Amino acid sequence: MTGTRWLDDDEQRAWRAFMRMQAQLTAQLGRQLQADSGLSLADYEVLVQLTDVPDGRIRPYELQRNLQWEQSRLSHHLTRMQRRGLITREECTEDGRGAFVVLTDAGRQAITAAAPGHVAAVRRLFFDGLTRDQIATLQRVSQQVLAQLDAAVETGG
Amino acid sequence: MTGTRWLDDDEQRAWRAFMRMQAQLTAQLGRQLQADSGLSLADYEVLVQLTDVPDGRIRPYELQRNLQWEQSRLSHHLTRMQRRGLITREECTEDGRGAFVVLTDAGRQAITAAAPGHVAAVRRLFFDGLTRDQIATLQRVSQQVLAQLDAAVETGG
DNA sequence: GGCACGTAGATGACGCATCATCTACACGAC
DNA sequence: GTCGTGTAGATGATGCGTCATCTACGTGCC
Repeated sequence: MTGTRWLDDDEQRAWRAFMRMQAQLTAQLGRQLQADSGLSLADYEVLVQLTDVPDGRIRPYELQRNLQWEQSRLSHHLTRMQRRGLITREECTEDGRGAFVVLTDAGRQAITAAAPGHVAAVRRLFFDGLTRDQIATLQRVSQQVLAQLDAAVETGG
Repeated sequence: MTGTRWLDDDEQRAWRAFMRMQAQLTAQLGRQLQADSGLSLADYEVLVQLTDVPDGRIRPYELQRNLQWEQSRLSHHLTRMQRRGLITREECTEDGRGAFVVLTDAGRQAITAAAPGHVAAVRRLFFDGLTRDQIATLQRVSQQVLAQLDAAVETGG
């Protein structure tokens, strides 16, 4: 490593703006959701997965794959959501190691109540000022970066 | 509120890709930084601010303005960084309420050692697959969203 | 059967982020 | 002076995220 190629001015500006935007956006979306419905963004994502699936039942490992969360994060989070009555756990008879996460009525009510305000906030804070082209570019950029992130994981870093 | 305007397919795809990318990117950058140099991304940002300023001294409220962190987050974080010897605090004689945050030698060494690997990771995971145009668009989009976030804060939400 | 290895999931410890609250000082009006 | 209001900063409680580790079951091989 004989010389680091630092970020040039454009890159620096883009990077700082991006990182700041990303941090503030999730912070504000999280605050809105918490204040209006008592859910965190993480709760919301879990509940979305559960409403996307028949019977509101899913195996934790599938949830993990869909959310791409660390396994222990998911486990801890489910414990907290269970304590608050948003989900329950049931044992899985086909696989003795496994379990099911089940959406409760309270969980379904919570996300039903939360969704309109959350989507409105996503529009107001994010989509409203952007053009179709910008949104398309953003989507391609995100996919590209995701591919790079996957590649880095696979090559061990 | 008689009907929510949900996200259409394009918006949904863009939003999910963006949120996932953002989460995975900061997770992987954080892991790299932590593993290679024992710093968190938050530590790194604080240290960057301190190296950007003469004498490595800055008032916490300036740091807060630059980083746009919650005040109490900053205060807690500085306490932890102080415990690890990366910074010290000094009292401010001009303003009896105030304080100074001062970069220690250990802090300077830590960021000097961490920076090349971090920048390399930012390139590898983020910039390398993107065109100049995409980077420019990303920067404009970020500024636009930041403006919307500021506007939302000012109108009380 | 017994063993090795892989996978599903839980847990404890610890650092991080947020909220509510508190102290202390500055500054201006009176 | 002192009283109100604003600003700088710290703190305790609590929920969140990560790492290391653990249990328990499945699967294939001998």
